[in-house]
Amino acid sequence: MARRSDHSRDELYRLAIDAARDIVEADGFRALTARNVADVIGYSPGTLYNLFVNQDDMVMHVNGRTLDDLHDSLASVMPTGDVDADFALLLDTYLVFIKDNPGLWHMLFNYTLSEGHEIPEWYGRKVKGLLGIVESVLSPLFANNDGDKLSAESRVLWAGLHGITALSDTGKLSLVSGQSTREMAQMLVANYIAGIRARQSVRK
Amino acid sequence: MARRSDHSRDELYRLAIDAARDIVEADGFRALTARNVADVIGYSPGTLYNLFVNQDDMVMHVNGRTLDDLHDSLASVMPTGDVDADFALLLDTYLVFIKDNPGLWHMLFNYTLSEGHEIPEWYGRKVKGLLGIVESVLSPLFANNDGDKLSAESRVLWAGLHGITALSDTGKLSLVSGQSTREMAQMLVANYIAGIRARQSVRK
DNA sequence: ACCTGAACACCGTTCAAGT
DNA sequence: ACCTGAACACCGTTCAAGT
Repeated sequence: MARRSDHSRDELYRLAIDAARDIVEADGFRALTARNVADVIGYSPGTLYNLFVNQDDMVMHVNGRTLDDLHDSLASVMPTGDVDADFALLLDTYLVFIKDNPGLWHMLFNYTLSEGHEIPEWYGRKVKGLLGIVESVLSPLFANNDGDKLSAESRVLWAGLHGITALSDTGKLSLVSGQSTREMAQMLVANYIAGIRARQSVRK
Repeated sequence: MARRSDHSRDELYRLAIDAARDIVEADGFRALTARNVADVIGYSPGTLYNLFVNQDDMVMHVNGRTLDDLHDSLASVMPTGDVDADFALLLDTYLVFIKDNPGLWHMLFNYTLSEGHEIPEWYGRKVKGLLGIVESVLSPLFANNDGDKLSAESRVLWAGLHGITALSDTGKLSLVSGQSTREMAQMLVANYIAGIRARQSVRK
């Protein structure tokens, strides 16, 4: 028993998160249990409760890491000012990320916090960072003083795309459609951006 | 013990589904266990396995009932041919349904089937029925011979709206936005429909 | 201080035994 | 035939006891 100086607290945290990610990708998030993680890292289940306050907290930290990875991935898209081309590239980068991390992406949006628990605020900051990337790509569509409009439209388009990827992920889209996720996402983007432009020129 | 003729198999099924629905609305779908349902209906846990093949199956049947209720609710919207007004009413009817059945709606989209299990095909039929309602509202936007386009655009808009309601439901939208779910959904619909119209007139 | 491992109160699911 | 309830193999979480 006792203080094993094998690993510092930070090392242990990283070991646990890495083990958790492997488990989720290999067997789905239902297999993400304290006992499974403990087995992989060679500690007892109780030790996980030294690192995380509970299972919700552990999942949120794994999800936080997924958001960070997604941010890194999307940040590689450099806007050229051609909104249609830039957004198409952003979308494909996102779809590649989902394809490469299906288990983690699924947990990111399908793990339900226990009754009465809220999403932590640091999580919101990470989501805001992602939205910033979307905004930077869409910004040529809006006047410089129209920042509110830009963020509102970015959020709506982003959330809309989420609907397509989420339904596709859970198999609820293939039930009713032969179209690919990518085609549907591209349709949403095309119509939405065309709609923004059309409604702006009417207003002028 | 033995054959209790208190209830027929059909009565038992209905009792179980009703009990399950109450539990989900009261305490969330994590509280939906065989033991909890058995307690409410006054039978033993084993009896649930006479009615449903397993937990996934029980949840799918509760979700099927939710889809039926949603269909009934949306079917009350009678299209007038004014696409914008009709869709606005359809959307508000949907949002009212979600507000009235938050727990069931959450389970409908957030319960994850065990690894390796697919959504049953009768479930797909119910989803198709719902999409039929969306199509009937959007149909004035398309030529009569453009049924493929109509269903594709209906699916995409429907899925897009799902993204907004789903993120809002899980608290991931309020993190980054002061806008209401309804406002965001209305923005998506307005831009998307404007986009369809704009792209059609260009093509002419 | 940190870690263990047994313990508690739960799960899903099965199935021999009862009527 | 249908239902029970004990049993098995799991959970999340806590905490006295060890070093």
